[in-house]
Amino acid sequence: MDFIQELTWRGMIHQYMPGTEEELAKGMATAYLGIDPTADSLHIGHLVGVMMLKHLQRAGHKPIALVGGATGMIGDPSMKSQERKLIDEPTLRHNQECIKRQLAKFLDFDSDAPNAAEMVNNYDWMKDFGFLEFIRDIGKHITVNYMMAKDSVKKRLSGESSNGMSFTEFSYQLLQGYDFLNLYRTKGCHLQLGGSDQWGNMTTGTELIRRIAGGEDAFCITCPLITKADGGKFGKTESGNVWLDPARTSPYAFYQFWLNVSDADAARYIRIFTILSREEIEALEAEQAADPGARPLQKRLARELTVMVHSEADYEAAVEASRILFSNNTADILHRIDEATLLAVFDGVPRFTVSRADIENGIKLADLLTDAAPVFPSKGEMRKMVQGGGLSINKEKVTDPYAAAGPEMLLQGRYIIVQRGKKNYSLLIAE
RNA sequence: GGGCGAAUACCAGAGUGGCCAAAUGGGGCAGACUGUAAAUCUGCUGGUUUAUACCUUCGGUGGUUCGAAUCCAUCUUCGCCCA
Repeated sequence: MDFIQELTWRGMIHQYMPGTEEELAKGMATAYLGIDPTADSLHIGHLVGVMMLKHLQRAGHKPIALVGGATGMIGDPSMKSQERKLIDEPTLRHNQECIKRQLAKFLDFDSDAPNAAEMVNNYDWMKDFGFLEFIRDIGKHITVNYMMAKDSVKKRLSGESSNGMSFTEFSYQLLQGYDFLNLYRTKGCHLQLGGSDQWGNMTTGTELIRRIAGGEDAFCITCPLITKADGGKFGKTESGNVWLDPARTSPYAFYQFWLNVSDADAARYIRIFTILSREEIEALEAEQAADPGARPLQKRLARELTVMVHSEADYEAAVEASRILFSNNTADILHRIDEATLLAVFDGVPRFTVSRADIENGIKLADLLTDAAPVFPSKGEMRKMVQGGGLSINKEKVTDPYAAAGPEMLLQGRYIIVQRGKKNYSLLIAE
């Protein structure tokens, strides 16, 4: 199955330029995808693009991951974000290295295969490009009329938006377009991949290639924006982005994120985020239809991703932790499990150190959970949570926010499990 | 540089002298129901030891007033239009 067909049945294609299939049919093609190096880790919002690269490589083509060191400093107006902060070069290089390590879990960078993946950084070719030179050599070829016709720009100029657009942001598409031109010339890269919101910027690239290099053989493919059935933003949880870096999002939390995907989204996501075959996926869907409560789609999705991004062992641990945390008679179990298991289960959960003396002296819970260990930002908030029946300590519901703590609460003589709602845990450690 | 307009809680947005911690919607959190899902229903969503109470808040500063998110002055920022 070729690249386009593969992406199509997975629902990963939003649009592509006519002629793209012919170009890919010619043999090994080279394609690139841009990633902003704003942090030293990718988050799952990046994953669709990464999966596109992965399928590309599996289809025998050559993927290039372009780190947007230069463009990331500017901010894409189509993201309607504020203008970005400039990141310094050491940070940029650090982020690039970290991102590469994560990408290596999906792509083959190191083999001798002709289609081994490559990573480039547009900062390397933009940093010495002078302003005069740029507007003369590049800017000359694109009209403002053309640039203003882009949706991303139009939106910002129309009354819909309350913010104007700076020249810097306006120039963004030229920089991104130049990246494509540069890769076209230096790496024979004829294809750009990206999210559907990038279409406008991507076509500026093909336009530049056409006008400056006379190339008629540059193409773009975009994937749809990942949505949730309930209209919410994909990839966000209460605590923000879901990261690939285990230091930012624990493997347990990562696993839980995918396990909690709604039924309406699961079938779509498993096509996009895993490389399971069509037959396997359809079999899982049949199972899901027969017994929705068993959630085979979510379980498999969570397993595939946790193993790919983290490891088999992390996956096992996440499953075990979930079993302990979500079964019903855990109050007893908690008192019995040994320290190592306890720490493993609560790995990645926020931890607070509290004074053992306070607990032995019967500190009030309201003080313990706000001042001593800031599980709650204020006592009022904690009180409301207790009134709503949303707070448990060691899996037992708290009914009085001003009840006294005591040494009997300490599991293994030093741990207290605080639970806010069904899924949010904190671990207090008495010292 | 000139003219007009705007700035309110996470966001959008009402309020234009006291009844305002501030309508409404969205988002978020929690509870019930379930399957750690969705939908639905309920509660909460500035702070304070539990409050028909007090304190801090409506871009900044100063003023008028018994009393200001609301009136005045000034500054700042942003948008639109003209040059």
